[in-house]
Amino acid sequence: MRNATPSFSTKERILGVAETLFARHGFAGASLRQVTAAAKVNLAAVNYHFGSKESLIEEVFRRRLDELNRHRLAALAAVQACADHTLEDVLDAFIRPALEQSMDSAGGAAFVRVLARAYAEHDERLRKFLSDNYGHVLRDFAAAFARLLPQLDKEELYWRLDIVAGALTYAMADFGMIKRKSDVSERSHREQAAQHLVRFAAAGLRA
Amino acid sequence: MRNATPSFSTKERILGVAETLFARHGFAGASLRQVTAAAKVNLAAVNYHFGSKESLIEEVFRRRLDELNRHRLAALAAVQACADHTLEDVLDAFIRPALEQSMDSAGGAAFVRVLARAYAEHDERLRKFLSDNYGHVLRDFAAAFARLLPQLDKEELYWRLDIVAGALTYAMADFGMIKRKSDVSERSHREQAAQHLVRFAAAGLRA
DNA sequence: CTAGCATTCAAACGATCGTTTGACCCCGTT
DNA sequence: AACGGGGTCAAACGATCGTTTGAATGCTAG
Repeated sequence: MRNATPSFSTKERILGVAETLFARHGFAGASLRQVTAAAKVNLAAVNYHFGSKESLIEEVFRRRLDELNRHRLAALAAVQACADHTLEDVLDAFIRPALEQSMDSAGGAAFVRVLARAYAEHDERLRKFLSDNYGHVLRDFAAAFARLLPQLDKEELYWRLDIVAGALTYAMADFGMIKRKSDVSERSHREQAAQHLVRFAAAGLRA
Repeated sequence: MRNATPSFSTKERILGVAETLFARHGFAGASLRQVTAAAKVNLAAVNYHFGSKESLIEEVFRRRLDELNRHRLAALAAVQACADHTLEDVLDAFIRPALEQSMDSAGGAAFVRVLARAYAEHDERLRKFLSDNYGHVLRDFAAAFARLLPQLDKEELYWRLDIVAGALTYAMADFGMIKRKSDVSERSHREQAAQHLVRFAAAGLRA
């Protein structure tokens, strides 16, 4: 059965390393040989535990997205429990879980980059997988935004949410030109990014 | 010398097809064999005309970035010639050239996606290349924004411009969930995207 | 102790990768 | 007519890709 000391089992080590290398070199650019070498496991272990590279990619997403979705929906519910919640509250419920997950575990920061790559890959297979496991969360948030922005018609709202999602994805993945100064921790760098993002997006949505 | 009827020379056909396939499958995901097959040229033609795959990638960027940079700087100069130009004018000078280039030629739409991929690829070599050929344009625009937003300190401004760049990149590359309806042309779809983007970004920058 | 199962391992599979080679073709110049 | 060079071509190079195989290993239940 399970290893007696599964502090980091073969499967988990593969997932962690794959997450990092997919973030750095892309799905096509990172080979299974690179992954298994870095994880110090046998090459065949990937196909044994996951079946194929494609399935490994999906597992990398599933592992974190399930948790992220739960946190986002919980944060949204907490915000909506308060009758006079603001636009900033809902934005924060969407952004903060991604922010925190990007900092908790070792590979968290890598995952937001993997997520951003998934958008760049126009691969239909991957997009359908993400839509299936992610779509209902976006719909719930869209409904919450719609209630707070009744002056916007549906199409206008969708356009703006699309822009917000893009800015968020981009900012969280550190794609931009802003280099983190060496004297601020990665934690406070991301904290600042989230705050700026919430303010910016709130103003844009209300425009 | 040159072909007598170089309507589309071998070199140009490779560049065009490479742009499309790099946008669709990424730099690592699109092989030279796919490119040369689609362009109906011999496999060896890439290494003959460009030297390597890496150099082909750079040429794909250079061909369009030179033009895009010229148009953006010209638009910025035209805007700044008017003494009472607005934030929206500067944003438009940045966004519209990208919008128009994405519609003029056959491969224009593909290029903005290639550009977005370049951000996802954290490849240091590619980022340096882009920074060398692109950095001064961003600096000029940043200065123009700074004059229009004197209440923002330098750091705050950079954060917001970073967010704007992300939203723009993402929106122009059609990464988002908004599907273009079949009854609106790609042209008017992008036109709408640009308008929404300018309004949203202006509000966010002024917040 | 041993039978049985889950896991790991080295090795090899065929396919495909980027690149190189050398013959060949075309065409303007001597 | 002979030449020369830019361009194209099929073929092959070694490397690396994802995947498969079959034997070795370690652990657990009987």
